[in-house]
Amino acid sequence: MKASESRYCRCLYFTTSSLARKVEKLAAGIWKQAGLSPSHAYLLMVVLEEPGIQPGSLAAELQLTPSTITRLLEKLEAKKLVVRTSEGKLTNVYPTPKAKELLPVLKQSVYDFHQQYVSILGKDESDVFIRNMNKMADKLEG
Amino acid sequence: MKASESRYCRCLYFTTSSLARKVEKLAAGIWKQAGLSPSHAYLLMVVLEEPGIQPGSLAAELQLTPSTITRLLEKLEAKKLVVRTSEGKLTNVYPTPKAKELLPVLKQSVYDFHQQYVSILGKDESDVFIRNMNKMADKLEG
DNA sequence: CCTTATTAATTGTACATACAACTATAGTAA
DNA sequence: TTACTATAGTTGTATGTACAATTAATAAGG
Repeated sequence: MKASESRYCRCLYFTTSSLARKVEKLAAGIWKQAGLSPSHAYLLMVVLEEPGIQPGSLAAELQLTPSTITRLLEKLEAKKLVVRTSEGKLTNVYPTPKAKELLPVLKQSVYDFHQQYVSILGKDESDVFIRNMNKMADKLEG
Repeated sequence: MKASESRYCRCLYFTTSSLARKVEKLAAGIWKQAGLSPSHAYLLMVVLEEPGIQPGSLAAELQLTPSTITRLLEKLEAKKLVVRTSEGKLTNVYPTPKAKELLPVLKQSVYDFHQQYVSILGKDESDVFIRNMNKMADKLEG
């Protein structure tokens, strides 16, 4: 059964969550080549772009809660991809050399993922669609 | 930080998943009055509309995997809201009287949730938006 | 009829995520 | 200085979800 054939296809909850699961799955397939789940990958990319960034900023940037960030960082630390150093009540997160080596693969994955969904959804359509989703997300936290 | 200000706000993965979390949160607040999480509530409503329905059909209808349906049903069964009877390799799921009593609250929650997001997103906008999400979801599983 | 394949559902296990409670540091007011 | 408050981060615990493996029952092929 297609999503649009469900009896709840007119409901915002059903629609957003089932779409998110489909997109997550697509993304997971792509990032498997980097050995990471999508959320770990995005987190790591932010750390690579901004070495020393604090968990609080990561939470804001990725729209996740601080506790989730802690949990993701634990995993990345176990994989020797980041290190945390703490001074006072602040914590800084740095990428390891191993993470830096991974950067090309990460960038490639971003590219591949983008290519893939553009080829499925269409360039302009996906662009407009994503813009709309952001608009909706913004309204929901007003 | 708003979702649209994140450095990944142009990425389909980031956008859909963060939007889904916001919608989930809104829905969870509403369905708390029924004492259920959104996914349990929708599952229960399908069972109420179609008593005796099989887990496989529930999975198709709700766009979830069979194992997830099993897990959700376990919880609902523990709360005495559904019962499972199995004949051969098929399982039938029925609502209990307690579930039937809950029906008005469930319907009210659907209504409240709809009112709430329409008031935030706008009637026509949310309508068009949801239709678009379904279109995208359909393309993603082609 | 027996064997093989298919299907329906459940289990073991793992993961991403969040909330509430907690620690520890920093800032502020008396 | 001391006491209160606010902030940053981490833990304990729970939830929803899925994959892979497993059971159990039906269907198909020889």
